[in-house]
Amino acid sequence: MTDDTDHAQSARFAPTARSLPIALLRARETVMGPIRVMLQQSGISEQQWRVLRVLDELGEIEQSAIATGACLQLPSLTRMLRTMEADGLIARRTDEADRRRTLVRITDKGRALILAHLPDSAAIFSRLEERFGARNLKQLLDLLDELRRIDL
Amino acid sequence: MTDDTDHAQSARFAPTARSLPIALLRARETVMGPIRVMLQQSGISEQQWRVLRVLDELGEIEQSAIATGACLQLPSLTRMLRTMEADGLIARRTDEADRRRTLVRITDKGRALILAHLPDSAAIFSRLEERFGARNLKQLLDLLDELRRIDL
DNA sequence: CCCTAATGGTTGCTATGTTAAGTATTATCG
DNA sequence: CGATAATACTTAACATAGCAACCATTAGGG
Repeated sequence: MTDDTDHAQSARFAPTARSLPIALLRARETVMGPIRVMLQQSGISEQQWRVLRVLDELGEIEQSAIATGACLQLPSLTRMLRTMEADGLIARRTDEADRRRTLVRITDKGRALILAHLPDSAAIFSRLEERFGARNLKQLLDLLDELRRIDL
Repeated sequence: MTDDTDHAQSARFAPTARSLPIALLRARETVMGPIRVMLQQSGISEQQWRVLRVLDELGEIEQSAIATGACLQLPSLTRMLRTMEADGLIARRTDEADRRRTLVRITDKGRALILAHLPDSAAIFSRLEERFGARNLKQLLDLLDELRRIDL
């Protein structure tokens, strides 16, 4: 007998709760719950929200930089920016110094959308801080940031 | 002037590196890199991989339980299981006690597939442990597990 | 300079994400 | 017992994910 459970688990993968990719995903599901509720109010997707946040943070940048910052693939971004531009949330222009590049920036309308969610966002954050603990939260963010920089 | 940068960031969102959802996503991208390479060898998707891992861990379970464990939506799962069943990786049967439920289990072929990746998987894990630190890794997993249980 | 390679995006295709509506089965309550 | 609600999926429709192929532009080496 190689196993003491009733379903014959294969020899020796770590339990999924100790699998980093799965653990990251599950934790994220918890955190995203209230944020999804918030975003539904304005009919914007989670991905579009990330794009706006990154643009707000970094200013006018090229698409590759958005892709990196918002964890999106360039093909997805190409399609999303098309609709976001049509919705007036962002603006695009060709970089004249290097005509391969497209520079993207957030518009006032896009900025207004973000700002409209600031109170809700702050409320979610403080509830998280309260229930998870400020110390835990800081520690987690530090670890995640360190992990992100690792070269595998 | 409300800001000291050159691109007029909106008043007061935390930098995206300190946004938990984004930080979780970025960290996950780092970790998934080598795993994606591994999975490409067998032509299986990341999601199918999670399903197999969960089934291997939990035995024969209903689809809702897979959805929860693998962080998938039921509609996605419905479609995925159809192809996975056709590929012989999983098997389904109706629960006779409650005919609404479908019970799913991993097949020998499915089990063989994940076992085939055990060495690679272990190598990735140990490289991660080496570069990120065993202590950091444990601490991170503990924090993530605690976060997952929080009710927001 | 010119040819070739590299870079930045786009397009096409298939799979999955996400919401809403639909179906079959079971549970609940009057 | 019967109407209704709840549960466990399934289907449909559209957006995004992920890979590969392609295009335009720029960089580099002979």
